[in-house]
Amino acid sequence: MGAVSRASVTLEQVARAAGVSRATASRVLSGNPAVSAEARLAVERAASELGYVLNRAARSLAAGQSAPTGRCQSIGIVILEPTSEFFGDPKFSRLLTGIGEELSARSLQLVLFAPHSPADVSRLENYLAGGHVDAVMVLAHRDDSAHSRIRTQGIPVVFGTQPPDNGGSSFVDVDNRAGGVLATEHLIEQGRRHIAHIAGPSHVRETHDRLQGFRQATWQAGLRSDMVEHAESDRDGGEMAMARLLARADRIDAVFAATDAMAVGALWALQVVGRRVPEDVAVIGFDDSPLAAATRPALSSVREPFEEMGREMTRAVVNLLSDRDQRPRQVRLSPELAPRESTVSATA
Amino acid sequence: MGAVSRASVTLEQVARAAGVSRATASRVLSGNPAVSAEARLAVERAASELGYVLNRAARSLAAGQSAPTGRCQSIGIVILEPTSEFFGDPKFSRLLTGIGEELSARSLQLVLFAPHSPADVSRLENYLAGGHVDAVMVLAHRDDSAHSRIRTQGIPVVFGTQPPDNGGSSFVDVDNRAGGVLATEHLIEQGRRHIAHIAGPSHVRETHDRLQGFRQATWQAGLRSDMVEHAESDRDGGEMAMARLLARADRIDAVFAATDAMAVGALWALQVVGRRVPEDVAVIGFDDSPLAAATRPALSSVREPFEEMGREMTRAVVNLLSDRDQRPRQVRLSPELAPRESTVSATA
DNA sequence: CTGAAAGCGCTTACAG
DNA sequence: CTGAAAGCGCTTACAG
Repeated sequence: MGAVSRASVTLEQVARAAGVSRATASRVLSGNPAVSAEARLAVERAASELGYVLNRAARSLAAGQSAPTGRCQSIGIVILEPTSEFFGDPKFSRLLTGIGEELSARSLQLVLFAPHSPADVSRLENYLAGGHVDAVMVLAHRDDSAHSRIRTQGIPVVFGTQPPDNGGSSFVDVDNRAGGVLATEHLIEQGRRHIAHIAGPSHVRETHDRLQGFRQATWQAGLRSDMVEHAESDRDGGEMAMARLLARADRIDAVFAATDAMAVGALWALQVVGRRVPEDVAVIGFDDSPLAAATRPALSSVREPFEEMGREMTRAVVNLLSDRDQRPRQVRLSPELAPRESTVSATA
Repeated sequence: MGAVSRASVTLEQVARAAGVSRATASRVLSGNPAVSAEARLAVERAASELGYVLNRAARSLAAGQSAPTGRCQSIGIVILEPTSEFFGDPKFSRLLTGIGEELSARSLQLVLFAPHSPADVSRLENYLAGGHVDAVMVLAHRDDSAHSRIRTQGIPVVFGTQPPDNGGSSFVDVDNRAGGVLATEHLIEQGRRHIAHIAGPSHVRETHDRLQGFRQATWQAGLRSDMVEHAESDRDGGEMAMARLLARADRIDAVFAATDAMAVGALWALQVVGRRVPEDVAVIGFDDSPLAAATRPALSSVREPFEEMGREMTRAVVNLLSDRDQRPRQVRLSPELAPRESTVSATA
């Protein structure tokens, strides 16, 4: 009804209008049961008529829950990757699902930030300094300097990927090396002995770690671990790398590609030369993207536990919030195998 | 270095340690230049040694910028649609691009909220009441009650779709009726006279408005305006509707489908019966989705100005923020034609 | 350039 | 169940 007057109405005025003391009015507004029904009614009516609205700053000051690290019961998540890419990525929604669950269970508010420019970032830093969130989780590509590009003004932070400066920061990350081992051992278990790897660009940490996993697993099994071709992490890259591998060694009976997209490219290259998958060559990818289930034959892959990662990040943040003087928590989550037709022959 | 002590250090203590008054210490911390270099140094040193951290609540109380409607220079955007769908939707990133631009230009902080459950929504309402943002923009499907599900506690709101209760609220929306006219007139200009429409479910406002546009344009051109089939807004729906239309009237030389997905379905149905597009039948969709450019022939479509919509929403919000007692701003943006091969014969 | 002091709007023992 | 009063941590005229 009508324009709310801009000048703020104080508790004092409400109390006066209701014919009670400020203390009683305060009790009504904060839900203290020790108030007569009569007084309660008078205060509520006066408050609504005057358009009273609580001054949070004053309340938190008075209630002594005021420190900047104090409770506004909300956690920020800062997305330092190019927004458009990230929002479209299933990784993001899975991560957010996990975070959302865990936050909901704790009645914490989720606040999302997606700064684009350096100016956005510094504006965000100011906002964070304003104490509008209790802590933040930072999601960034691990291979850029984004981590160091944001200063969180002393509020607790948990990273979604291991920051370059291992140092004292908390992070939750996927163990890509373990994933590489998993994929390779799966191929070995299927009886494959001539296993090749299509690796991503070597400066990308994820794919580099997957390569390490491949090397470790082949080495331990006493197999050749040098059947490796690097390529761009897309289909074309995968296709070309597969062709190079076939030229190098004709006996290849399995391929582990560092991403599903590359694996799809490998599938193409194999089809071109008439190799059957999985009968002649088993193929496994990584990421368990929607792509994987859509190919023919369906592509085996390695699935990162993003929901769990989201949950784990949330737990880490909550922990940081409760006991302050605690060691940073550094977690590396193991991926899981998602076996499909491309590695498991029906004739086995 | 070392653990920051939890108990908050106050300005009083810093002042004492620095050998100055609280007033002087305050001046140093708030960047007031009227302080001697000496005093400044002493205060800064004391503050950092003691691990002093400003109590924002106290500052804002004292500074009198405390009302919940006060300035924190940030705007919230509330996403009331199922998150997973929405984040993947190009509409979202386009909207966000527009909003981001306009907000950056005004040095405003963007804060994103994506409540899932009713509990999330009421938690968000509390957060909003906490004055952490100055205003919000609400993005929701227009055909559910979402709009009324959120109470914004008196802070200014702009909707991204027209709320059911036209009332006094500000909104920016796409003019779907105008889009329907645009698509239909385009077909007419191409010389088509037997134009059919594949409409979406009639309870969905967008597609309903597009139907109105179709009716208006055909009527005005003196053409039949009753060649309409309703269907689900996906490919299958479009395919079946197209088949029904062909059964009803064989002379159809153009089809306007209410969504690109339906248009793709129509393309299939036409191919099955051997009608060439665009030679025999021209086809136009709506949404200008990535799909449109990917079909063969490439699909003509109608493009909603989502970037502009984002900018316009931002301007509306900023306006609401500056003069308060202003009439709600209600904007309907016109879509644009995105003509491609499916309506324009090379032989024209 | 500096300090004593009032005051921001609320909460909360404390005494009744 | 209620009120008078102290106090949360800071800012800001005001007087010097």
